[in-house]
Amino acid sequence: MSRKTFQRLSLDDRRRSLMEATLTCVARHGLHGATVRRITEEAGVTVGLVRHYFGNKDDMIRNAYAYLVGQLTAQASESAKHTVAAPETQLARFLRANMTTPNMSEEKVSLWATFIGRVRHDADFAEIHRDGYREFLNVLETLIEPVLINHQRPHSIAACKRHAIALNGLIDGLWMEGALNSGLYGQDILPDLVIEASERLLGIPSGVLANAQPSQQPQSEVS
Amino acid sequence: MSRKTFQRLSLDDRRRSLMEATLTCVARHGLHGATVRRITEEAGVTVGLVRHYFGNKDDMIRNAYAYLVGQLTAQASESAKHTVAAPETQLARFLRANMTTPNMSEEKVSLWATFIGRVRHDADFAEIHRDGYREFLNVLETLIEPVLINHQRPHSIAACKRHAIALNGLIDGLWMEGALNSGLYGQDILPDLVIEASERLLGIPSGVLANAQPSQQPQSEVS
DNA sequence: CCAGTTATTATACAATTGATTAATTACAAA
DNA sequence: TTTGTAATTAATCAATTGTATAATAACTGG
Repeated sequence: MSRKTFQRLSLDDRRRSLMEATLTCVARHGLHGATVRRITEEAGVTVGLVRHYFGNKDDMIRNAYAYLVGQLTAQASESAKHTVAAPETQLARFLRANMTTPNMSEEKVSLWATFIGRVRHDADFAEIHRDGYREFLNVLETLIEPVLINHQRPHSIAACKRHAIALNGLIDGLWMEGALNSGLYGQDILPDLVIEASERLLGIPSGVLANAQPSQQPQSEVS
Repeated sequence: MSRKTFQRLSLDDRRRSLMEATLTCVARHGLHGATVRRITEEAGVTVGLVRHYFGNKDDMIRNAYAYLVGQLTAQASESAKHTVAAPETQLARFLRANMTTPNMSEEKVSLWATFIGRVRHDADFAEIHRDGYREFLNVLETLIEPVLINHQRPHSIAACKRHAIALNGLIDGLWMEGALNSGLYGQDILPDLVIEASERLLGIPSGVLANAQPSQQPQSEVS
């Protein structure tokens, strides 16, 4: 008899709510288990809204993926540019952020991997991935260059890009394996491990990143 | 009313055929698009065989994942232990193998990523992944230790493991991003990039891995 | 060549899927 | 308050899903 009471949300709010419910369901049940009914139930609405806001399920999932990548890259660049600090500090903080929660979470890695599997056959997924990857590389290059300069290392655009590619590979790989936590080692070793490995990859003296001032005062140690 | 003619295969052959068809379909259509009908059609049989050989679809997929991981680790250790050569040569060959076809293929990366998304919620998937990861780390440790010794670097078990974790992260990350080929750079730069990065990570002189004698005879500049 | 075993096919079935439509009702504007 | 708009619900639909069962035929051992 009585219909379900509901609330009319703005277009942006409802779309975001549905995209977040989509990500929750994909993380929890995989792509094949993220059905329209489960997603809308998670969002607290009925199935008709999918058509109303996204046209169909596939488009909703595509939008949810773009939303996820946007979150990941946003928090990446944010943790980098957040404060004014020495380049070494900024880079060190960025590296640590990617090896600790909330950035390194099992749920995000699972989501990321699940969607990566679709990049190959869906042009929209491929574009979303490429944009996110490019953004991540750009952030890394921006962080790396001043550190190289400070320590008299080659810092051409090509050199910076090459370093960014290597560092991104290192971060991606450890981010994934670390979050999955296979139990072969503790995740707590990863921040220091990444810092040390990055020092070696960049060819800068040991300790430059490890001992960088955490956040407060930029070290005026350039001479 | 002619029935389909068929061939009776041995248990192992039929199971392998079904697992390979499963991987093909998952790579092509994703987990949600890998239906029993598509898989069995790919394998050239009818749907009833899934129940007969695996009980149900989920078990077939689990077995296919284990089959994939077995392939990946097998070709990894094989490319390492293939010939008797200097430790530097063996490590260099292993690194290059992971940055070139057939190891670095878009299909394998897509498959790998798709399944990784399930590790979190399925204990069987988690175990399969952990075993493969452990095997990969072991191979790396075995390859790294003699190289460290040859160049008077610290080579305790702990140090080797630490280096293996970092190198594995680097390889995993570049293997993924490289295979997906976002177009931001050419995949052909990756073998040399990985070699150079590994030299730095291990703290061995530049060129030790890059100039290691390949198995056959290409580089004529060292005569 | 024949009989027995069982791998394999063919078909059926209930459940679930994504999509669509018409009926409601929340909310803003007047 | 009243009215108009459109966000949302509820119900229906055909198609597809995984599973189950009986009929068939390929192969093996005698």
